[in-house]
Amino acid sequence: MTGNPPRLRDTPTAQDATPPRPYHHGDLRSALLSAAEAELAERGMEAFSLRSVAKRAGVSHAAPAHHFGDAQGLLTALAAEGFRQFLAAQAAREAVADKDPASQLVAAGMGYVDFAMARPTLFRLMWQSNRPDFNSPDLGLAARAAFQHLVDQVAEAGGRTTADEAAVWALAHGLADLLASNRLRGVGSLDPAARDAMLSGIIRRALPGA
Amino acid sequence: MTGNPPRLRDTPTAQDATPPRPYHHGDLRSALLSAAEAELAERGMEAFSLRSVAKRAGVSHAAPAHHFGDAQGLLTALAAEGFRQFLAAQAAREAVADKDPASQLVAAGMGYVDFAMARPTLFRLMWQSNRPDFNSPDLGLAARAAFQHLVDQVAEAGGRTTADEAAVWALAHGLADLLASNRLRGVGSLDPAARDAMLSGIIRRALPGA
DNA sequence: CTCCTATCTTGACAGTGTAAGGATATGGGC
DNA sequence: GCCCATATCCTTACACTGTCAAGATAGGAG
Repeated sequence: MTGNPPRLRDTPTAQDATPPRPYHHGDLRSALLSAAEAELAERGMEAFSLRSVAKRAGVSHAAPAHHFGDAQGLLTALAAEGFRQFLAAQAAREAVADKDPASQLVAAGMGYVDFAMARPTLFRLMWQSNRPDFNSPDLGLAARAAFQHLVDQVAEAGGRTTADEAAVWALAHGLADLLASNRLRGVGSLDPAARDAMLSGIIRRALPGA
Repeated sequence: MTGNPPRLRDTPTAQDATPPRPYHHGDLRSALLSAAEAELAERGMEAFSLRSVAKRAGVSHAAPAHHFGDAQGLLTALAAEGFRQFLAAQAAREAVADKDPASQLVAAGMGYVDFAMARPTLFRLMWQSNRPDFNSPDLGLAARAAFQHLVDQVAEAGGRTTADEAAVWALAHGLADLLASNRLRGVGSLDPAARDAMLSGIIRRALPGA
């Protein structure tokens, strides 16, 4: 299938035409993570295949096992990494926003949506899939951190009730999810500036005391 | 596996101990749909297996093909049926709500959430999966009807802008999705009456002119 | 240099979706 | 009553998937 005959490895002299990928990849773990996300983005959440990921990384179909155990392990690690970048996307928005609590909260919501639109399949893996193991310490921690960040910001913006938290979270999450699956075409097709303006206006509706 | 030897069928006399399910099921199509939803609810969106569905319906693994073509066909039909019941859930709330446009809109949002909490996996199939074929006339029509119902109600409640539609939809959708995946435990664990009160209060925040 | 360990490959197995063709019932025409 | 056209369901086969077990290979510690 690959056309690579399983020939024994000779010392990699210059005359070796086929550039022999070394037996040991060097950084297979992160290579598999990027390959996994690429596969996820191209073929979709449902058609995800561990063997395809391995092939994309140029490695045998059983190589991922050593680093991640099984497919769930890979997806768990990928989701955890996703949650960290998810928080980073929010931080990026917060850094350029006004420093008052309300603006910071809105900025976090914008980052929430940014991430979902930029990497919709990863977003789906994190929020709507049960393939990752959310009991994993790594993933559990990363996911909880994302949630806690929101709760903190709502509190700083004057939110005190469960309803305040739920309202802001649900609104941001709903916008993100609908935009990620391209169902809010009236909003998603706007140019970035206009979209930002509309989104921030919408998010403000959920703010405590609005 | 089933213990049913592939013996030829003799006339079903009373002495026939093993009650022979007739060769023709009678209503296999709808039996497969219910089996599919049950499998979906029990084993989750990702572990869905066409062969398990067939086994649950007491039929060979290739029997679904005749009625639905392939797995995507079955899931498409299931999602379409889901959208119809989704609208019915909203109608049920609207029927018992005050008749002013704002209350009707809130009621529709509550029905939105009701459905997601009652049948989370089906909700996920409809909104976050790409396994159903959304270009199918049947599913496309059902999904569009659900969307149109919301747009109409927003308009009647005084909504005029894209932002109004997006705000109400996203808030209801976010609540539904987070509750379906059990991430809003502070809301989801309330008793129905208290939860209704909180949810309607939240949804009202997104209303135009609130 | 030797050996230990981590890394990667090969090969096998059960389970999956789908296609092709055979078996069985149902009903309409005679 | 008989015959067959059709719809329904089954059996078989194939490629692909995830996982496991066992072997091959490299790199580093001693």
